[in-house]
Amino acid sequence: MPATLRDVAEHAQVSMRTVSNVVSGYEHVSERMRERVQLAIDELDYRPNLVARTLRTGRTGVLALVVPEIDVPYFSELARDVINVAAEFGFRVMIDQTGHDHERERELLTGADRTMLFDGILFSPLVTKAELEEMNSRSSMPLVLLGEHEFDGRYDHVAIDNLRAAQDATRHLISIGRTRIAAIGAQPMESYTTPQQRTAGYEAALAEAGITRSPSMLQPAAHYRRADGYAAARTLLAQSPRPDAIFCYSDTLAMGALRAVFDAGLRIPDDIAIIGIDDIEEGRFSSPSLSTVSLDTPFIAHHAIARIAARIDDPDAEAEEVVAPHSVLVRESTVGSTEP
Amino acid sequence: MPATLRDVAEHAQVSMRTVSNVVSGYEHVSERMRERVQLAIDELDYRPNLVARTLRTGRTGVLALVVPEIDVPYFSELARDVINVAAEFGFRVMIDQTGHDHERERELLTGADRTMLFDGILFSPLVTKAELEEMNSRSSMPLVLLGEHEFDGRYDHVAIDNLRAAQDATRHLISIGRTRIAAIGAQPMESYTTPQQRTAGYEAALAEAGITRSPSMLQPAAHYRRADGYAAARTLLAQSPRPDAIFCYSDTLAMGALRAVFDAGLRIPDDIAIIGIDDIEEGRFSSPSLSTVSLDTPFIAHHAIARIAARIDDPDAEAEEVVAPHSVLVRESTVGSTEP
DNA sequence: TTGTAAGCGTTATCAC
DNA sequence: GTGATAACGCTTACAA
Repeated sequence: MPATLRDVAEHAQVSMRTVSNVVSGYEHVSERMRERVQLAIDELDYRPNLVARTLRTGRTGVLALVVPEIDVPYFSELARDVINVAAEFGFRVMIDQTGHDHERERELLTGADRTMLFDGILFSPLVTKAELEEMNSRSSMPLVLLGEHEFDGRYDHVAIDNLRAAQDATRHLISIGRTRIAAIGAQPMESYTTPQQRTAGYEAALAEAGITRSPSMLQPAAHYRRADGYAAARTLLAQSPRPDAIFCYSDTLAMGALRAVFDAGLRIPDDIAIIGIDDIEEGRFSSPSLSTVSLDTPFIAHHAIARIAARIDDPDAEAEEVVAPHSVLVRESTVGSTEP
Repeated sequence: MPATLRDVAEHAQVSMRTVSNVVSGYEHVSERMRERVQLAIDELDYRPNLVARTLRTGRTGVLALVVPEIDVPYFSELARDVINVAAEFGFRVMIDQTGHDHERERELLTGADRTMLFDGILFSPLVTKAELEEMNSRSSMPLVLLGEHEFDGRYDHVAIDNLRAAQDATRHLISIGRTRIAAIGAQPMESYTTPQQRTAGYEAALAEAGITRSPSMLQPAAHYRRADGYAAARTLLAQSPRPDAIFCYSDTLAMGALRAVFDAGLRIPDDIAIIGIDDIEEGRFSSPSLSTVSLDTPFIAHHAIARIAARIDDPDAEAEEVVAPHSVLVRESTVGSTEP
């Protein structure tokens, strides 16, 4: 049976109040008292019951990180940084996987504040506008959106400039002389803003270079897994004329595309150049290594946690938008030869 | 202000007891009563406060999954399955990252039961015997070890037969005619059993084939990241005679090794064959695709959760060992040509 | 079948 | 600076 505050109080012959003061680091406790209590704490190997504390204070010290699939490298690398930064701020992280299940997302967004399980939610990509509206009206849970960009002043956002990132990636492909530039990652679901913005950036880059875009060059991808990129790339390669470059909306899609091009017996980047977005570790070691747009997840994690911590302290704080920097990383999949 | 049980009771003109019965699905509630209460619940949009319930029942419905680094693909893929299976069992999952920090592991193992934050712990690899001993004496938190194999009847284990898996991987390399077989992944830390068992399996396979092993062929790796595999492979390739095959203790190490061999201008598998362990998705799409030992993480996740659920219900249940099946997956990195 | 009330382990409000 | 005591929201004996 674990020791409670009362046990410590009795053991040290003081009141529970005093023990609580010592445990929570209250200032005005005499040195003698503190020592006496600390001794009892050590002797009984006491740890505060976090659940009881939560019931009393309303704070759990836990943040929820909601992602579609934790095993998609971008999300797991983001999770790594989020967990680390959260620890610095005194938070633990509970990871919720929605698995693209809208009902689950809804339940999380609308019911989370009443379950009292966490102090705030970090919500990554796949949220629709409609869900946010509902959430806003039914919950007072602090929320920070990661990766969404369309800012309307009502939710905190931390994200890169998606349109610009896509535009920069496409510009890079143009700068190395490609003209038949395909894209993989447009989403059937209209309400997700991220893919829309990336498509807009892709089209903007083509337009400014005077390249007329062909609709068949824009391949959708239901999810952002390697298999989706593989399938989409195969479809693209079957076209005639086939593309001489592919811009993928995520690195994972790009890894699938890389393999599809390889299977088709074509050379990268000679026949087809490929660029992604995310800068996952996998792309630094693949053969060829993957050109990409780097996102600075530590930056994103830091600002997201800082924002949510601020919002927990002051629920009425004004919504803020943080735009994370991005930069194009040129690697072998767009420049250089496959044969070393 | 969220509605409480008392609010619902007042609204429905019944006692809190009755509302509680309805909420928790108690059998003996009259139909009329249930409807009346449900109406009030819906009208007030009531959700039970899980923290209060926990304080009362001692159950949080949360499991901790402890891993060294969540962004190592094996762990994130394991986490995906664990979260999904846990949901089926009515548990949520909190992920804790130890970052190879022993103090953090210790604190988690010894302090977890008193914080009352979760009902049980799924502990993946990097635990030492000594830590377990301490944990055992100071905590009554249900614990299931994932990936450890040395079974002493005191802790629940779910793991593959590490020795056999390593032996099978090495045998495969021998079966394709390789004789200078190196290994990457031995750990400087003696107390971790997994790498020790893999080394034992590697050596057993060499011995049974009558191959004298050279100590320089056994490369350590502090962690199991791509960069570690890359560095270790470079060291191996600098040796003379250089190995004609490399067995990596994890797929992530293998991905790094793959790239190192590529950078050295050697061909896979012609000059050097490579095999890993884990069967991460990355290895199915890499070029060349990675031969590996498949672990069946859904199986592992399922049995781990089932075990811990059983142990939560009956703390005195006998410790059990579940050996997960494994199988060698032959892909391009050991058989076939790099040029399609 | 339903109501009443105690108590889970904290923190916070009041006195002293 | 420290001590008693009420509350946080829920579940569950025990009564009715």
